Amino acid sequence: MDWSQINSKTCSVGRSLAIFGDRWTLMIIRDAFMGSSRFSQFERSLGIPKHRLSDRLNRLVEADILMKVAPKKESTRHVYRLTEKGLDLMPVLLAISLWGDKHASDEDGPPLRHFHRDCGSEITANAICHECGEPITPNSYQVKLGPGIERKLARGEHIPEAEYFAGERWQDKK
Amino acid sequence: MDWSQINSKTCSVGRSLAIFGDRWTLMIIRDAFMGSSRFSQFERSLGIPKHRLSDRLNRLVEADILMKVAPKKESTRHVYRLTEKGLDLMPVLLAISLWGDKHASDEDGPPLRHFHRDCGSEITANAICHECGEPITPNSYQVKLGPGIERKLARGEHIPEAEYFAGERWQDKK
DNA sequence: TAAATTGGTTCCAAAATGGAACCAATTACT
DNA sequence: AGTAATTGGTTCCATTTTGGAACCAATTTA
Repeated sequence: MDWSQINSKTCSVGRSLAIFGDRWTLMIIRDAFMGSSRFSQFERSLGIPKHRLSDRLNRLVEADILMKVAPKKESTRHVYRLTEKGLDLMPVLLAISLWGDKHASDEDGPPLRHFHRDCGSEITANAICHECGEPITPNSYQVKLGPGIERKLARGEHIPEAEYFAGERWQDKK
Repeated sequence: MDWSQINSKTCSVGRSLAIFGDRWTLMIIRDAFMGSSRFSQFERSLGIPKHRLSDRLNRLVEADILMKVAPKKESTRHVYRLTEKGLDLMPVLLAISLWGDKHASDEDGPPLRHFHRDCGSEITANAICHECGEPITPNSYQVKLGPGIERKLARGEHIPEAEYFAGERWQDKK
């Protein structure tokens, strides 16, 4: 059973990581957000081996996270650009970045600061509730079964994740 | 140059991924958030080889993301629990989860639904601005140099990332 | 008291990765 | 126009990481 199978069970984190959970992919996407669009840009900026970059860019295009944009007349080289699906990864990178700023900075402090251009405020935490505006903390964050699990359960499939919601959590077993 | 060096340059994403950017670590952390705390729980829930799990748990303890909690008298087995630093990864997992819900679900739909317990509302997007309550989009998200880069520049160090802010972006070079 | 489970470790094969060399097509320089 | 450099790769091989199975001592269950 290979990696893309193992983690593609009934879990959005697993499915996502099956797409971008390797050593380079998120770095390439980060670079795309920072403005990289050409092969040599990614290569120099990241220090990634060429064939690895080639493979990762192809996979990202295949996954519809990047698209290969044909060149305009002036230049004859194509560029890689983020698709809508790729742009939707911004919150992931923001969350990772904020965690790193807090927990993995050196003595100089966080490399970058993050801002909401529309209102000018600095972003210091994400996971803010859209309804009440308060931070969503591990204690105030709650998951419930969604259709992706409930429908499978209704069909009689065994879903390991569901055990966590069925009172069968191991730590509770006396 | 090995992985932890390559990505630990002046970038919070790189530094973070040097810690949890491999194939299993975030899955283990996700499992910890779902309630796993013992070796065999992680093992069964994830299907990860034992020695890999052993290695990853040790690294996570080393990184102060999990802590090994000595057993209470009744049970003699220790458990692994998330530290504050580990709990701070919740927004990362939430962001990944929401992306996966939207872009990597099967025909049954998202496996889980996410809620803010305090106000009862369902969470469908993170990256909400704490000040104005509006979503932070790629277009309204702005980064500026932080102390972690500025201080290094002031000392004369060469920081590749800084080029993106110095008008030297390759795609702008005619 | 025996059997099963837990929390590992060790060994080996398979897969992913890194490094260097190479290459055709394009672009830049003189 | 001719030459050199750059771009965007591909191929080959050595190294590193991973997966699978077997094994094991200590604990827990039957």
